[in-house]
Amino acid sequence: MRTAFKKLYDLGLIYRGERIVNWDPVGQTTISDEEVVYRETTGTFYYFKYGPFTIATARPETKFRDKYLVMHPDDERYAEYQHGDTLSIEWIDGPVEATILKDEIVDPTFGTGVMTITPWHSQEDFDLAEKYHLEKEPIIGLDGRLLPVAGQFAGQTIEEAREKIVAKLEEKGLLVKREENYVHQLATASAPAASSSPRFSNSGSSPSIRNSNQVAGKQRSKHSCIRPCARRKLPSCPNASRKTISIGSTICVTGASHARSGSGTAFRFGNRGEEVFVGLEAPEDTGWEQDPDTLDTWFSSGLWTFSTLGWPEKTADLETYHPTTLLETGYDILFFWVARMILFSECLLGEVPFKTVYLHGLVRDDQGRKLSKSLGNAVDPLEVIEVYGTDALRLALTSGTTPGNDVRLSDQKIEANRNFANKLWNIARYAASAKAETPEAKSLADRFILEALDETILTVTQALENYQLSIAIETLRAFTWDDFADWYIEIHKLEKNDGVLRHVLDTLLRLWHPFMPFVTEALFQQSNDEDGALLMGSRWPQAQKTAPDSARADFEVLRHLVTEIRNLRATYHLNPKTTLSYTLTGDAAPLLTEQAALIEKLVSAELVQSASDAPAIKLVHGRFEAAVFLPSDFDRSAERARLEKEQANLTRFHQSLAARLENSDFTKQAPEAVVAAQRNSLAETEEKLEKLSRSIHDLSA
RNA sequence: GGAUGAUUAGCUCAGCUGGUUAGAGCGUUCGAUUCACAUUCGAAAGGUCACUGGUUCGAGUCCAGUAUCAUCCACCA
Repeated sequence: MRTAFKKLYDLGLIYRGERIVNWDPVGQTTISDEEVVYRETTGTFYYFKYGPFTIATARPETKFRDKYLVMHPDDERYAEYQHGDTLSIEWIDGPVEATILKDEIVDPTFGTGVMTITPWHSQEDFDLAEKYHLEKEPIIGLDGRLLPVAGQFAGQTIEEAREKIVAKLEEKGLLVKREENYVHQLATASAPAASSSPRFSNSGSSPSIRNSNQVAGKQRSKHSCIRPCARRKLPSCPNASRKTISIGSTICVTGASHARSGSGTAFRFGNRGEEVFVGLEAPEDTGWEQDPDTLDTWFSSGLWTFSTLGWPEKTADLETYHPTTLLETGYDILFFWVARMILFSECLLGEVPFKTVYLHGLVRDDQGRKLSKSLGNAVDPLEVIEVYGTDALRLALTSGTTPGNDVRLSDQKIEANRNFANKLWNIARYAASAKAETPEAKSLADRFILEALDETILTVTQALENYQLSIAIETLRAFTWDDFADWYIEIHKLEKNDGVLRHVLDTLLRLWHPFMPFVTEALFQQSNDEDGALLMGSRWPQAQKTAPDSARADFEVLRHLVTEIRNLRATYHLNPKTTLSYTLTGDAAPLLTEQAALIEKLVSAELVQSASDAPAIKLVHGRFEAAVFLPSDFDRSAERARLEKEQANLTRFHQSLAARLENSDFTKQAPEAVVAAQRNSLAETEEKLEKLSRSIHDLSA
């Protein structure tokens, strides 16, 4: 930090000068601009007679020495007064000599269009005073009390003095009116360290950083130092855009940081009378006094990317890890932290510290409130972990999120993710009894799960490369729970293929590892105990993709039949133990016949060759038609309603497809693949509709 | 005052360069039961994608405007 400070000082980027700073009279310290928050406050707005003018103010106690009147040059009401005119005015302690200034900074529509200025206690007034070389005089002391200039009010606090001063002006007939309920923004310190009393602007001598054109210019020349990894724009932030980062004019770098960055000895900035010394070590001769100011906490934070790697030493770590690829942080400190890291790194090392910034949202509570100490809604990660586990918390924070959007964290959400971690654990427990074999697809289910696994690998890999965590997790979750656990493992109980089972699980552990490092590592250790290798260091899976998909489509047919039969059972409250029978026709009949034994075990439904006399329900699919025989007392009208609902759905779909395909603009301009797919879809839909209407007809017969 | 984001199922949120009937989790309803897992299994219901225009053969997706909410920045005597 000392090195950085000295270098910036030598470059003329850090200097000491008089500026308006935020002064905390209780903490006896300046507050960095970044640590000031504005709270909406309701107060009184006073109008006073000031010579021929009326002026308005919320802070009458600062007005003792006001002797400059400012108005807009084009304000017709005051056209008779010229810039530089002087006039004698009766004021708080007798007559003052006032000077007229004309400046465009004044908003003619606010108040009376005339204001007096108090250079020492207002940024805008300070700027005006600098512009016209006016005298600047403090009215309020560093202890928050009025100075001797306030005459009879000297030594009083702002709160004590305000109404007394107003009363005195009223006695003198100078109070025009008061407006209650004047809403304005009061500057207060965000750090709770000192006190919650209001701060006020006070001019003082304080080291500041000048954000020179040199730094900003360099930044622009390199551009693209931040690549947002979402399609969104960067959140608002002054001077921050996709291409350039700079910090507004000048920032005050000292502040109330005793509690944060330790001590006043962080940098060497000494004074001996008018002399100034800046160095890495204290000067050897005597008479120097160390500057008591401390640096704002963001100063050291800005050095973080390289100071943590050993800079200013030329360490191996610095060589290897700087600049890095990705910085991940919350959008709320983009301006405070990220911008400073870039500027400091550019200036001191000549390089941008990272290529991409992943900006995550803020964690909020289940009511959408920001976590805060005063609300008491802060979440202690250790407590959550104690109850639900580390991976559950991690998944809850990463799933269903998108860069830059806030995350509501609720017990329900963490619990859902804990349940998933538990599911994965149980899957592995089931697989633990499987023998280690070379994975080789034997059945339809084997081919299906391997093809689906390949697809999952591709999707997850691509999603991660694009920072789409939500898509990666959702894809993995669906494959793991729906395809693997609920279908493949259930089938594995009937047709064992240990090699495939273990291969899929092993691949899944690798894919899940970034999101659930602890559970996956533990499971990996259990199944690979021989060489002690870590999952963390193992290879990311590659898709095999040897043959074009076919098993997935076939398996979907099987899955559809099974689901439909289960659906029938649920609809008609059929005893799950009763074995149903069904017949099959259609393209996929041979395929399904081959799988009949499996289907029978999955849904207790037996394939028969010829129709029985029992009432049948037709299950209609694009590739098959099944007749399922039910007990004679099933509810025909319910079935009819079910079929008619599906018919209505399909008809609507059919109409939209047909309309689209009849539109010659569509068939001419849309890509061929899209048109072909929709033609195909239309044909399938027509076939289904035909089967459906036959079923409905049969049911009525 | 300036800027940005959000608005999709009861709730919390995904939805990439526009392309078939809109997705998940939780919750709800109906059913199952101890099999790796009740921290479970099967099934179902539930949405005019805030509103109004525009671009396009085609819009949740792109553009403009409006409304509401949130956040950041700047702050007025």
